[in-house]
Amino acid sequence: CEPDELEILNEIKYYKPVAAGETVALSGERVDYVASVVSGVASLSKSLEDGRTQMVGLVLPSDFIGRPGRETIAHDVTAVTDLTLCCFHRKPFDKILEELPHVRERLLEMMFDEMDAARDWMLLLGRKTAREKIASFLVLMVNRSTLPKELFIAPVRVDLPISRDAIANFLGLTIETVSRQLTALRKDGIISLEGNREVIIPDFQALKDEAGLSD
Amino acid sequence: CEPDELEILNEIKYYKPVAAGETVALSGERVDYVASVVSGVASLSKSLEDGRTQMVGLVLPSDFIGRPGRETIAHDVTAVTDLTLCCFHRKPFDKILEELPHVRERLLEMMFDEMDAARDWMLLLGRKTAREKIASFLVLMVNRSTLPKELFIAPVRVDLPISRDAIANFLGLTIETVSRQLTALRKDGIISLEGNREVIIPDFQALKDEAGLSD
DNA sequence: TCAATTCCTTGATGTAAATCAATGCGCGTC
DNA sequence: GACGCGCATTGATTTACATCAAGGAATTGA
Repeated sequence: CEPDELEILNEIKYYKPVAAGETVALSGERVDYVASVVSGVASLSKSLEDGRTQMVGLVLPSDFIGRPGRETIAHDVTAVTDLTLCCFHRKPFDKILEELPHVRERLLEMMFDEMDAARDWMLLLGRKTAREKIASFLVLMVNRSTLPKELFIAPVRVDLPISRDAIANFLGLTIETVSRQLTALRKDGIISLEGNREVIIPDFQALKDEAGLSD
Repeated sequence: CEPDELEILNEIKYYKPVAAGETVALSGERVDYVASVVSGVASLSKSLEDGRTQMVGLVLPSDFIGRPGRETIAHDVTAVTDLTLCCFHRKPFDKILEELPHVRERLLEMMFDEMDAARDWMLLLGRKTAREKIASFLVLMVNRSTLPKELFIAPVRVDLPISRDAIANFLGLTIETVSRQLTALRKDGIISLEGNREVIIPDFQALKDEAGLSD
């Protein structure tokens, strides 16, 4: 956003820390603010009554949470890591949205990008194999955390921001399958693992090939 | 939209008929218009190189196609039935978007709704069983084509707008599984089938229960 | 009337991933 | 060090859905 717009937004913002694992908001709940993630990772997820749950959004720094003009949300929001939110009270924010068309334009742009990402994700959930899902996930993590030009300097390193369990929820798999596919990729030399959270990718193109492209 | 706004939009609109089965636009293609569906049904879909495809959007009358401010799209658009589009050339439309904040507001609202629907769909693709998927699909079709108050007058009738093949692509299943689950629901008395396209639902709540709720 | 085509259903078989069940490993606590 | 606890891996077994393969009903056209 523009400097003068930011200044107006600054006046109604406040920071809110959330500890890892804590719930930010539950589906159906009233939320009287919208927010942007400053640091950390949050997840959006939906559940069936019997406990099956599916992550429907992974919210990384600079991403937006909430829906202007509506008080309730249709999914749970959980802090995956320690989180800092930059919150804006709904009412003044909605007012600003009316007065600053450029902010709304920016928001619309972000929604379109999110929609495109959601569609890629649907293709993944509906049609990709477990191995392709894992590879796609790793490609996504690299793309979101690494500068494009760094990709040419092999090997690429990524720090996974979430646990195996969260990865499983993200990909529509079970934790066991995630683990098995990661070791399968390791045995095939596509990746190597350092501890539970660090992945080293000697040949990024090889990983992309495993992902079934399009991501 | 408001009458005066519609008048301005009217000036740049034109109608475009598309025959069933025809491609409206392909992924990556430049499209110099955005459109709204007047009649008929279109699908948005994405594919992997080996031919697996997943529908990522079902576009019914009044829905919007295209992305203002960007020339290319990231998915195929296909006419499922005969289709009439109400098209707006991109450039004048983008200009109107700048001048009429209310139109942009409306568009933002639509995008948020679409995003919510996409998230329900992810839960379906990632976690629901074949039976739940079929039931959820039928519930969706009923909700999109029937007035809420009509739901209390059993039995409810729905005309499926798409073939078994398209349903399979929609739900991340194969055509055989779709067929089998439909006959299973029929044998269990949840639905009855009349011809290939008509479904009769004696007890809508019973169908909803099969869908795993939340839809 | 009889192919020929398209769309759907049904059956037999195969398989990828889920489920069930140990086991391993790092880490903080007593 | 021994114990417990939370995560991750690995193995054995089951199962839901895909795949492979035939056949039926409706539509079109010669």
